[in-house]
Amino acid sequence: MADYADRCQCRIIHEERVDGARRQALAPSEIDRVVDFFKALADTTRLRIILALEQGEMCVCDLAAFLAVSESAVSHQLRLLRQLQLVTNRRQGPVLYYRLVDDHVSRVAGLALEHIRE
Amino acid sequence: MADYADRCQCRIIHEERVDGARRQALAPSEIDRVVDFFKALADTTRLRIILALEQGEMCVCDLAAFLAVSESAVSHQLRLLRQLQLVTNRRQGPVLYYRLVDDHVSRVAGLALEHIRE
DNA sequence: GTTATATATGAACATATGCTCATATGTTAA
DNA sequence: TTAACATATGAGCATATGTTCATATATAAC
Repeated sequence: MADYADRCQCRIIHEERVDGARRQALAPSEIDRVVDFFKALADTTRLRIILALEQGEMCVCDLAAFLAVSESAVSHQLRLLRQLQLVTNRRQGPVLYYRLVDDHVSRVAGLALEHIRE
Repeated sequence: MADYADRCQCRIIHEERVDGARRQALAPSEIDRVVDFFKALADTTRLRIILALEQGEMCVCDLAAFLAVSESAVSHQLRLLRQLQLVTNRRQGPVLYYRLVDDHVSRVAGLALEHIRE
């Protein structure tokens, strides 16, 4: 006889755990922002852009050559990363040099790499 | 006159940067695994599951109640998280209690939260 | 002005993804 | 064995996402 008989009709087996999770839960708006942050990293093209920019700034053309994808595709992804404040750019003539805004993304990527390598 | 005239016909403006990025680049298989890791966190349901499990183990039924989604949806997402070795479970009678495998995910989520809050 | 370069952007399209629903599996009680 | 409970899983469907293509914008050279 197991001790799972304290379930209620709505099938919540451990109400105190559910309540605890609810109390500790982040606000929906924060959840959304964290999800968007991870979405930015959850794509091969964007992750490679971010890892490449850890070495220093690069222009769209450089990134397209490195990634072996079209400049249009790179530009679309850079816009997304810009909107999420992960990268920024500076203009030098017609060329836009992109760089990481800070090292948060790098640190997160480093932890992730550590995880998958262990 | 700007100094961006060193481009070649294949439109690689800074070949040394592209080569540098290539040398530092991770293996494609590692990129894929890191992307999959971030994909796991890049969904509201899964992220909330992970954050909830930081408080302690919960069964499918608990999680469904907390998340206010169907148990089937939770089960599908837990399978994905299991396959990525982010969560594991123990059986007690018919009930499966899920928990985080280690604290890597929590640390990554913590950093992400720090980032979006700054 | 015109032309070329570098990048941005909108629309369209194909694929990926997350949910639902139905059904299957595994465990326990009667 | 039969029934009930807890969870898992496959198929189908609607939405999300990433790329391509065409076009627009911005800067510089002429």
